[in-house]
Amino acid sequence: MSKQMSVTIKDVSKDANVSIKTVSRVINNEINVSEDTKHKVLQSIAKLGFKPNKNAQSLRSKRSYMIALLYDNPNKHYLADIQSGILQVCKETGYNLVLQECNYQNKNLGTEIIEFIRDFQIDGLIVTPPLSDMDDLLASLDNAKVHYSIIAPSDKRTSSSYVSSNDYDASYAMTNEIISKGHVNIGFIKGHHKHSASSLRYKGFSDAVTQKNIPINSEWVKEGNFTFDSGFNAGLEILDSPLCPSVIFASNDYMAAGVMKAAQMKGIKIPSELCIIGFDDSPIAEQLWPSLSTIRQPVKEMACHAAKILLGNVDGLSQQTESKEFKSELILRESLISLSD
Amino acid sequence: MSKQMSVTIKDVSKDANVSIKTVSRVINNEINVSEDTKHKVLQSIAKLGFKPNKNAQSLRSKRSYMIALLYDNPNKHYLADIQSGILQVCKETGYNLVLQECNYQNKNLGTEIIEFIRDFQIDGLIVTPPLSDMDDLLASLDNAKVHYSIIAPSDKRTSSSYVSSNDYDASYAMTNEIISKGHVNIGFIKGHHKHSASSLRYKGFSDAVTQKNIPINSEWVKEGNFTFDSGFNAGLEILDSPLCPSVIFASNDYMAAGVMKAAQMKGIKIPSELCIIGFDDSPIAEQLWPSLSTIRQPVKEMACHAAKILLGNVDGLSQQTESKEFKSELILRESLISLSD
DNA sequence: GCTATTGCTGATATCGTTGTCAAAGAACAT
DNA sequence: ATGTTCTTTGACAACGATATCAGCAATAGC
Repeated sequence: MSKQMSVTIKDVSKDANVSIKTVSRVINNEINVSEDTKHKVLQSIAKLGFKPNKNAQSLRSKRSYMIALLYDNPNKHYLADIQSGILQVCKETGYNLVLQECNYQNKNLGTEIIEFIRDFQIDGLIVTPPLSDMDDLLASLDNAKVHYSIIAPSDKRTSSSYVSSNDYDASYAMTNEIISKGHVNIGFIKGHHKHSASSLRYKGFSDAVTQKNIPINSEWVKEGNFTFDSGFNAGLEILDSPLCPSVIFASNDYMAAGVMKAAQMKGIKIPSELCIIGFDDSPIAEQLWPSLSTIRQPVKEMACHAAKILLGNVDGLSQQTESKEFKSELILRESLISLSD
Repeated sequence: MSKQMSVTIKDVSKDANVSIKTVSRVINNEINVSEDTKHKVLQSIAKLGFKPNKNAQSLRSKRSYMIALLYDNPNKHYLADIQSGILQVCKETGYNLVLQECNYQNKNLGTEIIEFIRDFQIDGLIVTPPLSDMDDLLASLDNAKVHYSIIAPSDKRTSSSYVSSNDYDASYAMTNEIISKGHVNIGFIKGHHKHSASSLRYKGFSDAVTQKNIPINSEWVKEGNFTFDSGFNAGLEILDSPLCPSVIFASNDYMAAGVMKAAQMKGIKIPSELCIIGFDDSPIAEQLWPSLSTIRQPVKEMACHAAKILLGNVDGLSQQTESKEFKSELILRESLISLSD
């Protein structure tokens, strides 16, 4: 017990009376090791408490057992759910997660990321919105043959591994729900136009109203950037117009919360005078009063799945996990009621 | 350009016509290299685009250039700020951050963490509340001689490197602010009793009222666990008591938001009939209506500082950064008004 | 003038794994 | 009996850096 030396593959090989290569074979589950020797080696490993040195493994095999999360997202709950999902898979598989906060605007992002991957021998990436919308970034990654899986609202991309949500369908369904409650004067707050989620969510809305022959009043359609403040400002603008809608559908919950605050400050009663709808089912949706009707996406599960896809690719042969589109769920709460009420 | 081989220290040594050891000296800024050779080597490095292989460095020098963040915190905004602060320092210093989500209850936490550190040769840890309250964990870390720095509400711990906030003072000051507005019937919602922040925040409150000879009504003091729901329930209980306080001071903003919702559901007007105070200045504080008076801690800066302390220790000699207590700031918003109003 | 110290440099061992390749023995076909 | 293949194993090189230690000038000290 005097020396704090860690036990190496060499110690195991001596103890089990085999070559180090054989121990390596056992560690890596290679074929062509007899059951006898395998058993012997495993016993020695357990007895000595051997754990392979990751740096040595990485150096030789050029794998780091690390994956990175690329993000540039103002929504911290979303990010936390993503992280949590990935970490769960990492824990199961012995990988580790390193964070890489990116700047959407950065022109060199592609090369910087690739440099980062080379530096740390990162085995793969998980790319989240809005970075998943940057085609040039993805092209750089393809070009450098990095493994990655992307999380994105579905615009049915053909390439590579991705996990997606059906933003269009969800928005379409929620709009129909609104219409079914008798509303025809509906405002909408879009997200940042560079995010594909923004256009999909808006398209779901506009297709639904158009199909019911409900006109869109352009005074009631504003663009925000997914932040509370932008929703607040858009809300003020809409509520200042001579005619007010009876519903405002915002492209996420933070903007919806902004609208709610704007309405409350103006003394407009919710939901009796104005209904508000959000998107994402962030915690705040339930914490407001009245609570927000919104759309829940299984973000954590999506992240889990994205991690599984990635690690399936990284490991090469092991069972490939398929790309998948996740379904969203309408969450109806106090902020939406029938017009007749 | 045909081969995608990365350039190694050997290539540089050949190009600069020196030994690999000399190149290594230049990379590591060691002394006893003449200006001439240093220049020569740096030129070759630039010319060839050499970047040292981190895994090889780690293997040999037993340093990974990675630090880990230990956390088990339900507050995602807090966590995001912490991460962001650490990442900023990491980016400057070339380190990377890996996440380690822990379970507060886990009895083996200490040994698991130490194993994790050994596995990945993690250079140091940043420990956040509530893990920073776990003396046995910290003892394990000390014992294993791991570098770490902790972020914690100040109970003036003597040992090691830490960054703290003055929760007691802030709570004391806010309570005096409340009293100065004429309130004497004050409720308080404590946090989870295992968190040191909880007792400090409560003590600041109780010392302040006691000094002004204001009695504490035990019906108006409840314990929550820092979640919205626990605040909501505590709020309901307090507001169900025969006599209601004119202020409820909650130990964080989420619980305060819970109280606000409970009050609004009961038709109690805020702030005219009930004032509500939070703690932390989470985004929700500003997003509620009326907006919450609360206490802001410079979380991101604290995290930055913790990272600097840690890396100072890890690097050994380089300029040591000192432990530091950060000051909190009272944020007065709509949810607190004078009693006479 | 001779030794001691200091500054600079390089040859080579080393970290703890995996990869290459050859060899030994068993199994099988001819 | 002989050649061929397949399974199982090990010796040793290699990954790309840092660590050790020795050597050689140049300077300092007496």
